[in-house]
Amino acid sequence: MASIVVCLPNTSVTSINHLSQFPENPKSLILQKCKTPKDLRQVHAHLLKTRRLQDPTIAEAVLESAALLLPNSIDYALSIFNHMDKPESSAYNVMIRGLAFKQSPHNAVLLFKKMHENSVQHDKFTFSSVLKACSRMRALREGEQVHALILKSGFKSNEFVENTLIHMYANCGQVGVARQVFDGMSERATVAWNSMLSGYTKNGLWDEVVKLFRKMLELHIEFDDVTMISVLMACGRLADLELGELIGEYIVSKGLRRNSTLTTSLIDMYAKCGQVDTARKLFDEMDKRDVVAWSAMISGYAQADQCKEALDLFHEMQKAKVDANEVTMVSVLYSCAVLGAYETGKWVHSYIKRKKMRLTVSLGTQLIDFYAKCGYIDRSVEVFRAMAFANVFTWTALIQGLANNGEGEMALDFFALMRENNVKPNDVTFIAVLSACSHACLVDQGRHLFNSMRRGFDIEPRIEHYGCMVDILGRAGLLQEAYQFIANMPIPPNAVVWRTLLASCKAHKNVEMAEKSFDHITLLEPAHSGDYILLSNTYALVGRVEDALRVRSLIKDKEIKKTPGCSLIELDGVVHEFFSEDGDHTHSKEIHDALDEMMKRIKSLGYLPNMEDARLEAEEEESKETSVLHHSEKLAIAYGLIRTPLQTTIRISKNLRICRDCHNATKIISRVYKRTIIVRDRNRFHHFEDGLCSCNDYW
DNA sequence: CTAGGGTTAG
Repeated sequence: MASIVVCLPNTSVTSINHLSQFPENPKSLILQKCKTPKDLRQVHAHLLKTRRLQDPTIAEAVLESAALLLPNSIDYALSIFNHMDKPESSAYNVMIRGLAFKQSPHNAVLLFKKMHENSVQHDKFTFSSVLKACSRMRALREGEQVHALILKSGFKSNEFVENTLIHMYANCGQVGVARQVFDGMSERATVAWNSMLSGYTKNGLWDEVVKLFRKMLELHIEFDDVTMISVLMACGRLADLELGELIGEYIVSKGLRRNSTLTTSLIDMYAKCGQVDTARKLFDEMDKRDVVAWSAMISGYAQADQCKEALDLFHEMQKAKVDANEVTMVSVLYSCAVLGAYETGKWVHSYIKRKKMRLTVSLGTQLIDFYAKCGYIDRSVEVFRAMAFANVFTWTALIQGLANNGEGEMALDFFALMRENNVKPNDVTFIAVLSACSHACLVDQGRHLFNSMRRGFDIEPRIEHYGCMVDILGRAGLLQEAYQFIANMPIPPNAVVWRTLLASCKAHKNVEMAEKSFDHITLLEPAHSGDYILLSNTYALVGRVEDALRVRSLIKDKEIKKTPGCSLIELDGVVHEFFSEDGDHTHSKEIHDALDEMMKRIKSLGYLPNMEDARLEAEEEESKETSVLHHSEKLAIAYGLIRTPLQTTIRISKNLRICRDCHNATKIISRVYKRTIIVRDRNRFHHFEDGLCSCNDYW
């Protein structure tokens, strides 16, 4: 005994000797003494030696300590339990609860079964614990069996058990049954309503959440912060700012802002309803911000299309020394993908590895999407292969990425593989697959897949799918068939569909149908400047210069607003954003220096034999346009001096002319990295190495 | 010893 005391100077194990002096509460003494698994083992050894473990009260205290209170001691608890002579139901309950709570809900169910076989009486504690285990495993079958047993054993319904039943059914996707349990309850306290509300949120039935909450108000049932969390979640998804604000005001008036979970929900609601600034204000006013609060705010920025702010806030988070988790990184990587911030995203990936974060399905999916959007599809495939699980989202991201990077055939191979793995494709998957067909010019495949949607997969084609199909036919030059296809659509075609056809008409120099498509667009909505340009260019391509100029001048006459061109340039991991209406003064000197640095870099790579030529061409271009060119456009024109094998100038400016897949790009992301220049238009990548674009597919 | 809660992907 002495040696033990020496080993553990802070644990006066000897005081267990005085257990008999506290007969009224030996249990709390044990629980109090066992602060670590090591303490527990000492106490256990001592109790064995003094034969006190035979006392059921004492044995259960040890059991509770091991199974519920101490970390990583569940196996130890099991060994104690297995040595018990005839464990009573309370011992079983402790074990089932411990197993259900720890990583082994499966064993909790098995132990429940054993308890049943040994005819040990179960009670309300047993039922709620085992149901929790079923819920965690999404084991509907087992849950139903427990439910049946509850009914069969004439168990008088208990509020706690009923609440766990609602929880279990909702978690297993059976909201309807959960609702039946809820409706059948004789007494419903706030918690019961909360269970039902959270059941709806888990299944994404946001409308039902609001409906049930309104019913609560109608019946004057008291609600609390947990209720409001569910309702705020729903308000966010439904963009119901009115109700959300009402709850927000209530929270402030009742002084409930101290509840950080509740405030986080409020922040998320405001951000999802487009009120990012309000969200940020609440965030800044929080007295303690945990990972979830930070993640909510970062994702709020990302969803509001303020990705730069999202990355800035992530930086703040690190300065605040709050550890990010997998969820945080999903939003951060999403922001990197939107901004085309490859260097930053690559750093994020190594950070994820360094911090040994779990490669969850959503994180893996986001990594795949990030690399694909940055034009590094090989890395996407690498990530995909490293993932333990892949769901529809994952497969779709990969297929989409392959398609957008010109790997149409491989995209279809992965689609086949997905089907072999019994992952059911959904509507978005089909958009990816169809766009793969159009990039790979696989007309028959495309037709076949489109037709299989309804028949084989019970997916009703949406307007986007029809648009893809028009693109497939149009790109292949089957303009007549594309036109007929539109005419036969069961849903009215929108401007996007006609615009797709118009772009194909330009590519195949079909003036007559271009005019027809243009007319259809104007019937549906005022044409965009891009539509006039497409039509004008079609005329120009067949030599009708006067018509081309006439259509071009219409843009000015009709005072049609041009969508502001936006360029994003990453230099050494920092993303700079430029809009075409920006004057040169809108950016700091720092950024101008960065651009000059970039110009120098391009020159040093040998892409610009004469810098003056680039400047001259930029000036010339500037005089042609009414608007003032901004720095990034000058830069883009500088890129334009790269010569292709066909000796045509690739001009990356307002009209992107790189390869056949670029119809009319408005967003350009450029990157200078080592010896490669990468340019991304909407969804296609062009890698220039030694002055040549890898796609080799020029106009 | 038992019930309900916030952030994430194509």
